[in-house]
Amino acid sequence: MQTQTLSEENYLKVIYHLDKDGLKKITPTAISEALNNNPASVVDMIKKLVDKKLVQYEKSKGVKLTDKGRNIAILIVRKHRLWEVFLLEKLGYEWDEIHDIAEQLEHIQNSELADRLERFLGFPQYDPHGDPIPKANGEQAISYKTLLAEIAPGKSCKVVAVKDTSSSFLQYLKKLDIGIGTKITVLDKIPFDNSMSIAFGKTESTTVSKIFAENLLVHE
Amino acid sequence: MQTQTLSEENYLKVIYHLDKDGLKKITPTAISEALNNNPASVVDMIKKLVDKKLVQYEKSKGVKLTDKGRNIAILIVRKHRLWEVFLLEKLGYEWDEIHDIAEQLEHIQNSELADRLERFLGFPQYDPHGDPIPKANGEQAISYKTLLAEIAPGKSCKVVAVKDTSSSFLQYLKKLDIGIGTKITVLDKIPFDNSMSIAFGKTESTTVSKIFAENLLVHE
DNA sequence: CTTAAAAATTAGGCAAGACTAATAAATTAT
DNA sequence: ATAATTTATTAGTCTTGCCTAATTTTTAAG
Ligand SMILES: [Mn+2]
Ligand SMILES: [Mn+2]
Ligand SMILES: [Mn+2]
Ligand SMILES: [Mn+2]
Repeated sequence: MQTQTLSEENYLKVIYHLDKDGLKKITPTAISEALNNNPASVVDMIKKLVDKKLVQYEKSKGVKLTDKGRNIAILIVRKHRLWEVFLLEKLGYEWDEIHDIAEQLEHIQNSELADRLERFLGFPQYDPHGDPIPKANGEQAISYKTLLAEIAPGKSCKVVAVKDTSSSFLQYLKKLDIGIGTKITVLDKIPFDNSMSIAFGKTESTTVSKIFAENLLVHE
Repeated sequence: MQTQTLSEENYLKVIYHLDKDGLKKITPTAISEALNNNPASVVDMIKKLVDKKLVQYEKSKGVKLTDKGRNIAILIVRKHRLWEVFLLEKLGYEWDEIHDIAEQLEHIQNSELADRLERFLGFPQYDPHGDPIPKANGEQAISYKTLLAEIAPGKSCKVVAVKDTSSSFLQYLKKLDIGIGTKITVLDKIPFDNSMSIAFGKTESTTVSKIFAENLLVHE
């Protein structure tokens, strides 16, 4: 079992994430957008990954991870999310500071590292953004997350994750004082622009945009 | 303050370590031996580091770190040793397993990381191999270490570090059940080959070679 | 001082990963 | 079905870091 380069690992992870539903095809362009690089570079790398039997590629059917490729991707995601828990809970970083560091830590290579880290952290199920942490055997905890946008007026819900993980969004949330676990009550939905008026914590009522509501994942 | 590549960081660290006493000159050959690469590669890199003002180089006077270069090197060493403490104390790795992982972790970039890690670990002074952990301001704890080889028969001492950190040596120590903190009494020194007979723990007497005694650092 | 040995440097290459510009293929719209 | 547009692919470069094989310089010996 040879080891992957940092770049190969990042490609595998991106392909894995793009494969969410397994429905829509994963094209070089989609990968290049996710990695913020050039489609030509992606085509080069796809060839390498095919040679290493980490992905399959049929033109006009897109890229598919092989079992081997998927297992590697899942391990990277597992490490990423475990390190995020570590950074937040043990080192006291904020919600919006941990992702970039985990992006580096996820590539640390050692066969026992993820398992030891997981035990040390007390087998967390979710990362600080509410995403499930894959188990050692690759199993995924199911996450029944809904968009805030889909909650009906009058109902309450609890924040479990963010969809957009950009630091501009995370910082906006921090400013509002909304985090994982915050209980939100939907007061009203404005049909004109699909903005929402909500209540949470000490805030009796504030209005958030459609875009906002479509990027906050909650659990009823 | 731009950031260094992984390779540049490794060069700076090696140069820093070769500079122990500040006496003997640091040549391309010495660096290439430490990094296990080719002198020609070292000459290339020295040019880059000179351009970035991280080292000075005068032929036949060798390489010297600039203040900027030294500060970077010290931070890498600081991170390396802090991560080693983490791996041993928090994740339960063994003495001889941590160095290679720390070799990767030392390159994780985040301005607050070393300080947060240090606080989390309770401001350790020494790493698991007995080497001092540089402080945030770059200060070094002094370590008064002596070679076991220099301890006179009849005297006792305490293991504080290893000089050779190869895993063959560390594993030999583990097999003998000698670790940081082990109290050793020197029973006899054999002039013929400078081997030593020593007592420690439940071992009443065993003989170790000159090479062994010159790689174990102790404190009287 | 002259020569032999060791060390440093240069020149020329290679592989990984990325880019740009040009071309070919596949989609979508008319 | 054909044209227009969007995607994918190729060809050719570039940078980083490394290598080997000369060549030059420095150091050590005789
Ligand atoms: Mn993340
Ligand atoms: Mn990454
Ligand atoms: Mn170490
Ligand atoms: Mn390193």
